[in-house]
Amino acid sequence: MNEIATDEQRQSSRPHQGRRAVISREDLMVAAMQLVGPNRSISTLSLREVAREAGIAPNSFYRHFRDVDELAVSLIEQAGGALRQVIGQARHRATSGRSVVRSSIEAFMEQLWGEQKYMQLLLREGTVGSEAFKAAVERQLVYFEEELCADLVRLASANETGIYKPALAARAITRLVFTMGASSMDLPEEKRPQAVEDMSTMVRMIVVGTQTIAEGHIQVD
Amino acid sequence: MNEIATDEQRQSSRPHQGRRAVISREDLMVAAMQLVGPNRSISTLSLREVAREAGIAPNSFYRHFRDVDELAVSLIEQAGGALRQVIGQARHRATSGRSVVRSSIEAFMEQLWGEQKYMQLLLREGTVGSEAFKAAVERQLVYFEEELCADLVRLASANETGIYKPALAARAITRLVFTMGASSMDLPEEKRPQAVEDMSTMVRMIVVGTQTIAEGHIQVD
DNA sequence: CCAATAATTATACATATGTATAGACAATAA
DNA sequence: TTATTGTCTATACATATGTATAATTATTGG
Repeated sequence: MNEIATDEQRQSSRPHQGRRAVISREDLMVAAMQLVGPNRSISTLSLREVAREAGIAPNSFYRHFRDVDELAVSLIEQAGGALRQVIGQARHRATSGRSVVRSSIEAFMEQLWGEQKYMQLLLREGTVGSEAFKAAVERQLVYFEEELCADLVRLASANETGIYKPALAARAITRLVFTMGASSMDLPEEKRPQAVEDMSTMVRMIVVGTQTIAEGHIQVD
Repeated sequence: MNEIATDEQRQSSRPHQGRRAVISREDLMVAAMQLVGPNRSISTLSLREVAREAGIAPNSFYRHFRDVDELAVSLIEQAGGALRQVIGQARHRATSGRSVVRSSIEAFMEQLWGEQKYMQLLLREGTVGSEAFKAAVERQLVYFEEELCADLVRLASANETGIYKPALAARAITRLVFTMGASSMDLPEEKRPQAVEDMSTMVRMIVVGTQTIAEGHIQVD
């Protein structure tokens, strides 16, 4: 009769032995995200704090993560995956020539302002915290670099322009966009279009630079 | 007779009323610096910890700083000033044409690896922490941008090349160099030359890009 | 029903933190 | 000397943390 069986979090549908989990890893991750903010970084969250926010006893935390750091790594992977997906879609939508880079940046900035807290993890906290955490962020950055590098190469051959050290160019663009994004995070609404514009110009400089160097019109000291 | 009068820290040589200060702001800043490391950021230092390191009672801290955050801001200004001075000297030494940028980067990287802990503040912690702290770091970055911008303009007119939006170019270079520097901080000794090389190439892309765009050889969408 | 088992809580402990209060100390001014 | 005045320490308190241990709860298999 109790067909209620609320489809709670049947995280794995296989029948359970023992008490059913009332909370999931995801719940803890959500709780942690609610605590981070412009002046609160993951690395400063305490286990008890997260548990409190999630509404569980401190010790229950251990059922899901070894410590807050492990939670942070999971969050990084989640945030990175989401961003890559969004940008991937943007790339798909606009395969027409050079607008790829542009629309990628726009997608990036949209995600940046739509999912502030998630993006903060990737953009602002990659340089502090544990070794594991920094490594996780670095991993995400490298993913972006690789995808962007492929884009640049494809773009160059499509437009029949040269390209000098595409991997380095991709790296420069990624890092630049990420830092600029980080510092643009707390811009007021009205200044955002300008920020997008500036970032596009900067990226264009790099793209034009790598092309021009490849053309050999300028000496490479 | 007691001509000992060890020239301790006569922080201000004016005669004192009351007990002489046994510790100075600088001592506390030094103590704090000894505590930071690749896995320890200023924002996680506790007042008691710093006091312990400096060898004073926790409460004595208040004689010098309102809280650890205020100390952090002082450290940022110190680190920024030192770096600007080093780079300024490098710029002075090599005013011959384009090597200015190059030797600035080299000076930057030297400082980066020589004063790791100080640089960590500027490079890695600018995006977390209090509003005051972030503002202090941003201020230092802007100083760099302005000086670099002047350099770029001077360079362009000396070489009779054009330059497109020098302020943006300077900003891109500064931010890029700072992030790349940050992530190169924990590179092993043998990989550093390659890092310098890569960073120079990236900067060159931006410089060439801004020049090329100015020349009008490439359409600006 | 009962036993087994897994998830969660309750309680507790040692330790850390920021800071309030009061007193000790050292220097100057009289 | 003595009074005054800054600097520093000692002690204390309320509160926070990570985690160990044991008990409680809900679920499944028999």
